Amino acid sequence: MPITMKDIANEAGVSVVTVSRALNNKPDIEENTKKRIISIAEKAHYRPNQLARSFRTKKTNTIGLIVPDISNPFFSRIAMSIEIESYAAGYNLVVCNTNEDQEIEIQSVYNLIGRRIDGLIIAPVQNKSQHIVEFIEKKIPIVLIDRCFDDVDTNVVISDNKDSAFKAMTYLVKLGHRRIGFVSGRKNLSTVRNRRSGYLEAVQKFHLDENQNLIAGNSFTFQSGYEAGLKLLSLPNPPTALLISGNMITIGVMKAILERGLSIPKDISLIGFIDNYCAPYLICPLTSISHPLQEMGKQAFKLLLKNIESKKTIPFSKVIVETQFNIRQSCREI
Amino acid sequence: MPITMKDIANEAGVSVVTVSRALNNKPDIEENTKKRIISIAEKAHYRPNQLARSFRTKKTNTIGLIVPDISNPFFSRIAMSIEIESYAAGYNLVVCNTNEDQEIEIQSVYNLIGRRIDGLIIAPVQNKSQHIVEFIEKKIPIVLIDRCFDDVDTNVVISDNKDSAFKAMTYLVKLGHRRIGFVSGRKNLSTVRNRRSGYLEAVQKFHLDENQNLIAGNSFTFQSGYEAGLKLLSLPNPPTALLISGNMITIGVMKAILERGLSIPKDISLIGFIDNYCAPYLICPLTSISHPLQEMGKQAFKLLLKNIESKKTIPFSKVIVETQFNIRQSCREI
DNA sequence: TTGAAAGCGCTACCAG
DNA sequence: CTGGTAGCGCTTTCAA
Repeated sequence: MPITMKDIANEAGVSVVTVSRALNNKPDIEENTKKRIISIAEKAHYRPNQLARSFRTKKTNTIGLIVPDISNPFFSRIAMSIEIESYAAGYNLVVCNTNEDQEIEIQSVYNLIGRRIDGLIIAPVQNKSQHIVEFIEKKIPIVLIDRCFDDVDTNVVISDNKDSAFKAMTYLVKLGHRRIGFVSGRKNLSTVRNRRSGYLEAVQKFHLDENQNLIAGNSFTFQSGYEAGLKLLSLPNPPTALLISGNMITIGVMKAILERGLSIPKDISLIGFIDNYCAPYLICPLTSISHPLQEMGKQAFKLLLKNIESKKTIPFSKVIVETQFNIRQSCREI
Repeated sequence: MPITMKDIANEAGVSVVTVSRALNNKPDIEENTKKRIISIAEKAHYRPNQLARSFRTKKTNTIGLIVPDISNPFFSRIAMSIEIESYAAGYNLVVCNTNEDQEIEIQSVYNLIGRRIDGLIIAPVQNKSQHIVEFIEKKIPIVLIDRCFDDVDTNVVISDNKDSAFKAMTYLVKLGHRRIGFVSGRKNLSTVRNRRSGYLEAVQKFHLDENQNLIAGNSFTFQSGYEAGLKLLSLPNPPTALLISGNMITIGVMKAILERGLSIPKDISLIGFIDNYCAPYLICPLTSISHPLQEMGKQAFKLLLKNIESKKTIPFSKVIVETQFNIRQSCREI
């Protein structure tokens, strides 16, 4: 059995209340008593039962983070940033990984509500949103990060996906590309939908080759990128450039290209939505659209904290961060 | 205020005890009463207060994971694997990131003890170990992963770092290299020490060029790898090959090499302890020593669970997993 | 099959 | 400055 305040109180010959005061830096206690109690507690390796404390005070000093894939650098770097911010602010972070599984996400949300976390940052799997709505209805502070819902109004920190896809397309068009493929992540994600509409807008505006077959892929896995790559390369009239909508799938596409004995950018130009630290050191340094991941985490936490610490509910905020366009060697004139 | 069992009990016209029985699938309750209660609870979006429950039952069904750098694919992939295993076993995972900071690690450990987690998996920052010892003394199940202490006896899941470093060196020697540099991570880590001693053993055994200056670096950051790389390349008599002891530092070294206008493997051969999914797609596909990360996470969780679920304390286990040697294009004969 | 009572460890409140 | 008392929401025990 762990040591409790009662044990400390007995040893010090005082009441539990006095121990509580000593250990929590409360006023109304004599300096000597305090010191004595603290010293006893330290010697005994007393660790306050946070369960009891949080249960009593209705404050856990814990926030939750739910991400779809912690092994994806995109999310692990955001997690890192939030972790650092929350530690600095005296909050603990509970990270849950949903593996892009809607059911796991729902369970995780309920679990976190059960643990009475003070707030939640989530990159939702999407489509379902009723568990998110429950969060909002229960008035627990929440911030969506990276991905948002059309029909759920709440705090969000997202990036300008549509614009950045359009800009990337413009860049390719200026290099002379007319047949550009789009390697999509999971289609129902807000990010992917926005990137896709940036892509389509460019196709329209610049009167590019328009063909359903130029769009491939429907998941964020390495394997899915690889398969989409193979499919696009096998087209009777394959694209001369690709816009790739995600971290891992970009590498998957590269695998497909190399396997076909093609080279970048000689045979095909590439632009990836890739935030990986290794992008500049890839077989062909990749022209990429990258996110300010640290900034996103910071903003999300800041927003969450503001909501947690405010007495009354405050209006929802929408933060849009700017992506960065990094020109490297993976695109060439045609 | 969240809904409590009392609210449900009032609405159903039964006692709290009956509600508890209904919601926890306990016997001694009429089927109809049970159904009625469950339906009321669902409609009200009742979420049991886990704080109260765990506080009462002294079981949190939560395990902790402490890693030094969650943004490093090495650890994020281990985290992913543990998360999946623990979810399947009905446990929640709390991930803490220490940023390789000993103080944060100690605080995290105390925090997790305070939360009364059922067990802990930790890749310690090292050197200090008294907080780990406290864990063991309190008889809370613990498993060290990747890094272990010389002087703390407990459960560990580690890899054969010394052997794999020696094998990598043997490979380079067979290619004719005699002056091989070692890019070290933080020196006080058990992993780094073991790799280093594998390196040194090879230097001795094969009578290679022996020079303090052939060893550089003392941290796992990208920047540190970059600097160590520059230092080694600036030697009056620079090494013809490098053995690099970590994920991020390998990429850092590559940056240094490229910046100097050198090419791999023409000017210098490289072997990295790198587990990154992009290793085969780097500017020069890297010959690497990789870890079975998923397997390591799985083993660690399995071991932890065995300890948690056993009534009596069981003897400590030491699991050693085998690394894989992946031959790619980054080494050439000399 | 049901419920009343007790208590987990802690903190808030009030009385001394 | 100190301590007694009450109670957070839940489960366990025992009695009805």
